[in-house]
Amino acid sequence: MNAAPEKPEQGLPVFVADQLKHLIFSGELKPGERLNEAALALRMGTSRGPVREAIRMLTGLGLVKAVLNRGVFVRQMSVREMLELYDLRALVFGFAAERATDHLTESHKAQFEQLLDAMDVACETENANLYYELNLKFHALVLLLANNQRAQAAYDDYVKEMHLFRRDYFNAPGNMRQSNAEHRALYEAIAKGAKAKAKSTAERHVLKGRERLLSNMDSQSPLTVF
Amino acid sequence: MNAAPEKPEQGLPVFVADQLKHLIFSGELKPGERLNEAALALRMGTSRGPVREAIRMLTGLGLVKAVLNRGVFVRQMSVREMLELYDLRALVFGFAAERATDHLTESHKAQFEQLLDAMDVACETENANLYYELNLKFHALVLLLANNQRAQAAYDDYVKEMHLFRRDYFNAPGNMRQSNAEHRALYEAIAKGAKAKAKSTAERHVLKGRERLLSNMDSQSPLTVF
DNA sequence: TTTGACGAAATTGTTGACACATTGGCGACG
DNA sequence: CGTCGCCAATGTGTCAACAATTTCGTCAAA
Repeated sequence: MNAAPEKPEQGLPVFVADQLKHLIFSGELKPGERLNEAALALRMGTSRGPVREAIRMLTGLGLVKAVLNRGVFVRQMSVREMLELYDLRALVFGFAAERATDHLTESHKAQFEQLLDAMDVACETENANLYYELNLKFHALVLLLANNQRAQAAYDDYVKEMHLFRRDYFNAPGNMRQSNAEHRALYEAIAKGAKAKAKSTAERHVLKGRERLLSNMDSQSPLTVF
Repeated sequence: MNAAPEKPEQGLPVFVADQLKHLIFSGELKPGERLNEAALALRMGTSRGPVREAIRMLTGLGLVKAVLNRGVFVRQMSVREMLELYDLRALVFGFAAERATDHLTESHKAQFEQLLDAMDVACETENANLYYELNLKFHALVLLLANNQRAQAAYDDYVKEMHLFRRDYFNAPGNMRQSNAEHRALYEAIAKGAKAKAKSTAERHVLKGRERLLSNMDSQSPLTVF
């Protein structure tokens, strides 16, 4: 009855935690939903012990929230939290872009240009999913070049956490071209070694996403509790 | 045999986790040391279940590191990690100082001036411990005024994580006066609403601490594995 | 019809026991 | 005398059962 063949190579709690993360980020477990320990244990093919430990890991990561004697719930991100997260993401991305100028090699240049061209293709074919994937890789490459593993991990966490926000607001399909234009400007700044320009371009690129989110929300639903 | 009277008001795992954090930050559990589940359970007056869950929370927070079938160990922070942490802390503190200019009230001004004066006194009496406490409060106040709870939490985590670094290098008693001069400059920039100046002053203030750490290390011990 | 209390069902919190892996010492063998 | 392998001891990994709490349906009374 196992959800996966066999993979206790890192311990059951870690395995279960990975599965839970996947369930959360894929949207199968929706924000606000309660996690039933017994049901999860059955599904994962373990007892409740490892499930509880996995859940505790996720609480430490801020993905779920535990209420005494009432269970744990997938974290619901408020608009305010989302906006705060955008600010931090912009900050770290700007920092990374500035640092990236110091560690750019020819191999990395090739990777950048390959990604940018591929994103152009995704724009022309209106392939939003592909663009999203490439966009992630582009940002990840900048963070890699920043040569600061802690910043890299933090940025990664930010991106993952954003998935906890209500999906309704992430439908801005027409902005891919503008987004990739910003990518190119950022890459050129990095390639030229223009630290200040790279930093401000990267910051603004993320904050543009923030603005888009806000305007989407205004036009879609007027409720939204802060 | 309980370590504390009674406090299951938030659940045993949370209680145990708090105790463990205290043990780690107080230095009773040293970096690299192994955590014995049975011994801890006995000490906390519980069984191993809650202890294991508490430990998993700490792994999620990055305070301990688990190795399969071999136990969990208090995280040992490398020099590289410490330097990376300083960079991020400087970044977030600069961000917070810039934002703080927008939310400064008369009440906060009074708090700032009170803290600065108290730190001056601590300088004159060479009371390093007092200065350290006040310094923490000063920084916390800046983060509070930034009006970004996420940044506040992140900064708090950074400060706590730094305690995991070997204590030997944190003995720079003679720098209190210079440090507080920087505090005053930062406060004045915030009070004047000089965003850019507040930001750069705050960033540099943290990076000064980074430099001090490096020079302390050079003069003390030449080993230090990167 | 609504409200309130009672109680059963479901779920979380905790525990002790057992299975399994690692570590370190002891002795046999080369 | 040194080395390899066995075996007990220690400690982690997992589980099933029990205790405590919450939730929800039922029923009676206003």
